Amino acid sequence: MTRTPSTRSHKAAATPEPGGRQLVLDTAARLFRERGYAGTSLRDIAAAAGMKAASLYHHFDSKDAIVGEVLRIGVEQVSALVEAALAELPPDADAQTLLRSAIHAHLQGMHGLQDYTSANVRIFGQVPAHVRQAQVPARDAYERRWAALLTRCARQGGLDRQRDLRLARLFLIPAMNGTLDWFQGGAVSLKAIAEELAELLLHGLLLHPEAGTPTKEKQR
Amino acid sequence: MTRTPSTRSHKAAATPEPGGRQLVLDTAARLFRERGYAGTSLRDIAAAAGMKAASLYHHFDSKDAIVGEVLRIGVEQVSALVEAALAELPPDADAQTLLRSAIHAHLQGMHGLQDYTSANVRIFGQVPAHVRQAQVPARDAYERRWAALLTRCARQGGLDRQRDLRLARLFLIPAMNGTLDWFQGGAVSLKAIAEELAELLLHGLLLHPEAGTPTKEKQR
DNA sequence: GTCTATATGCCGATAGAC
DNA sequence: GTCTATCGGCATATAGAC
Repeated sequence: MTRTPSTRSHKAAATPEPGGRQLVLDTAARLFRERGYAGTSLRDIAAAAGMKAASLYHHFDSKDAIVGEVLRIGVEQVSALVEAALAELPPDADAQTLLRSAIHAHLQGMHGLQDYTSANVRIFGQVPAHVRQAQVPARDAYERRWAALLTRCARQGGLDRQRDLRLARLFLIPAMNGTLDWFQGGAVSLKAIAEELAELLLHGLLLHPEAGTPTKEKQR
Repeated sequence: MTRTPSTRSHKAAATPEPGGRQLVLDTAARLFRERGYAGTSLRDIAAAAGMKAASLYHHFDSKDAIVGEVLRIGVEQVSALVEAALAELPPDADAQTLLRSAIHAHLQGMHGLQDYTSANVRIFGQVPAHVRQAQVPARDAYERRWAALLTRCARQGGLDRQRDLRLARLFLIPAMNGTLDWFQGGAVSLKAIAEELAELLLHGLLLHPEAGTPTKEKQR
């Protein structure tokens, strides 16, 4: 990672204080997430960042350039979170552990402190076609990451070979992203939601006759 | 249902030919679905309907009134489709049949000839807050219909009582709606997708040891 | 029921001073 | 790097003729 030298900051922190370009991006991500793409004007972003609309053009060429960067960072962040979560697991982790960890990481990316990933999920369908098209490669790469994860689960053994892993992925990702529309940090935690989704994805709603009274009961 | 008398049509059909208000709604639903809420101007709707923007105000009070009606009809139509599909089933239909039929009906509502349901799914998150809020009761009623269906599946027996039916529903509906973003009528049919989703929801990805070589093998 | 003409306002973007 | 001022365009909505 290259670090942009700050002219008058004596602390070369790993997390540079948000000023200038970074402040614009953070503000834009938050407003896009809250109000959508068309509902967020450059005047809104500038006002929330403590400047005037014309000043934004010193940092970016256009509104599309801003939203494109926000979208790109959104995928980058959630992808890094999922990668880091999987890296902490042992190489022989079972399917249940793999899915629960990856799903939890994805949910954390959307409901965490930063707004880039949630903004991406929310406004991707609203941006102009050419902006959306520019983001397709990054999104495809992230989807391929999940496809690889499901394939790894299948290699790990135990998966029903009649199931269509592609369809499973196409169902899973919107199911995760949909939490943005209903999860408000209520009674159930994000971790519990991730666990339930992983459980549902692997075992389904039906009761398994052979697992009537397993040796280690799941505590909840 | 009240039938609006058409002035110069000799056929009082159950499906009145789209003219005037109905034509405006059909056109608006199609454009909203294709271009989103903010991406569809009243000029666009009027031009596609063969009139001028000012003429729209003879049929509706505002753009919000148009989009509100489109959203309402969208829920009404998909709800009627699901209800009709369930009404065709025997009272003792098993969970697999219930879910497959309901999911198929919901998918047909989104990918069928009419654009209201797909427009609803697409633009619901884009409309002004007060328009969205007015649609919440209709959406809630539809969600309750699915909650009742899952409860019926549980009463039918065989469902794991450890599973959270509310979470299952909150995962299922976005998984269905997400097909709008990837299904293009390719190799797999909508019916096959519905079947696979029902199968996944009930059985999960894991292989069931007790069902290794069942009496009737699923043909595919 | 549809039209022309227009009111009114916000949008993204630019010019140029400091 | 931020500002004031403004341009040109498109948005919703209205007035009033036909």
